[in-house]
Amino acid sequence: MTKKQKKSAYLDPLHSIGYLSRINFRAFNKALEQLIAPHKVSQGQWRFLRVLWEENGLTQKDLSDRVGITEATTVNGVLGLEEAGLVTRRKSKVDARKMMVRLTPKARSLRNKLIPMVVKVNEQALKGIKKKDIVVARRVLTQTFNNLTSEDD
Amino acid sequence: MTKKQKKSAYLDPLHSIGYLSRINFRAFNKALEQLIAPHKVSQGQWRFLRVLWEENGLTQKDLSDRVGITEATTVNGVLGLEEAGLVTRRKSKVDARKMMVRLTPKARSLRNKLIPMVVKVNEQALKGIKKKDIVVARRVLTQTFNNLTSEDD
DNA sequence: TACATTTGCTTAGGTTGCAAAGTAAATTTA
DNA sequence: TAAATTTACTTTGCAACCTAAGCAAATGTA
Repeated sequence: MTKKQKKSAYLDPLHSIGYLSRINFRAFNKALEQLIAPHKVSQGQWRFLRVLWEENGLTQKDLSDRVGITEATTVNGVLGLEEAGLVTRRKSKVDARKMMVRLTPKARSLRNKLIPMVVKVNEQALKGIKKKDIVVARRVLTQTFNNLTSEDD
Repeated sequence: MTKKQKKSAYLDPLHSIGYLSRINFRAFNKALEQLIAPHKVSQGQWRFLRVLWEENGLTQKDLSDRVGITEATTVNGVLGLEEAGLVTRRKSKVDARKMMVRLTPKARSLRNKLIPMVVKVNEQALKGIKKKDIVVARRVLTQTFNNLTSEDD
């Protein structure tokens, strides 16, 4: 293990927020996927459901914004949910460009089963970490995201 | 916007470390991609180069471990690097199962051009954040990763 | 030496993501 | 009202992941 450039260690790519975000993202995904797999819901689908549980009847644009992905990706995901019988897609009568995505009863009934699992993943991830530090970490991650996205230089 | 369950806000999926990791991972990727694109290097390739610059001549297994991906993914990535003339792949003479990956002079010469760009992305991301908080965030992310991966329940 | 296991690489197939370009409906502008 | 623009969705093609299953070389065991 070579260990040069000790000075700016907090910029070290191998321990950067970027690297840590990537491996954490995968770890969270995997943990969640394993928990919810018995319900035939993928982690990708879960992300849409989570948002729709908060507010049912969104356009694909709104869904995209809230999940944090592009509309192109949303199309695929929502089509999958439709196939699985978890959402319906219908053109808005008010604005024919809009595609309204609504939960089916089946999806609504999944809520109380799936939410606790997400909570569980979070609890496992955060075990032994001080709440104060978690708050700091969340603030830092929010800030880095904003720094990289809003102020496009 | 509904706002129930205020109590366990630090478990709120929409502001969880998992969610923040995901959007940060993409933001870092995108920022880096844009900077290094002129050099015909993708962010995926950059991850291998970064490790090889630290230690040249690794097996695909070692590369996978250090980059944090599976060997299956590494095969693809390294084949791409070979096509781009950035690495060579040769069977180890000591152990014929091993595929040694080595940088070409071309890749070695890229180092001094690319590293500063990564540093730049990090600097942009961390702008205005206290070093102390960054240290906390890195520790939290390392811990959540360990919590989710090592202690498989 | 023969058989079983481990290790490292590869292939095949699927998921989640993106950008770019295209379509159709709504809105703005002239 | 006609033309230009914007908005929302879609399609296409690609990148970067993964898991599962398989192969071949090395190693361990009897």
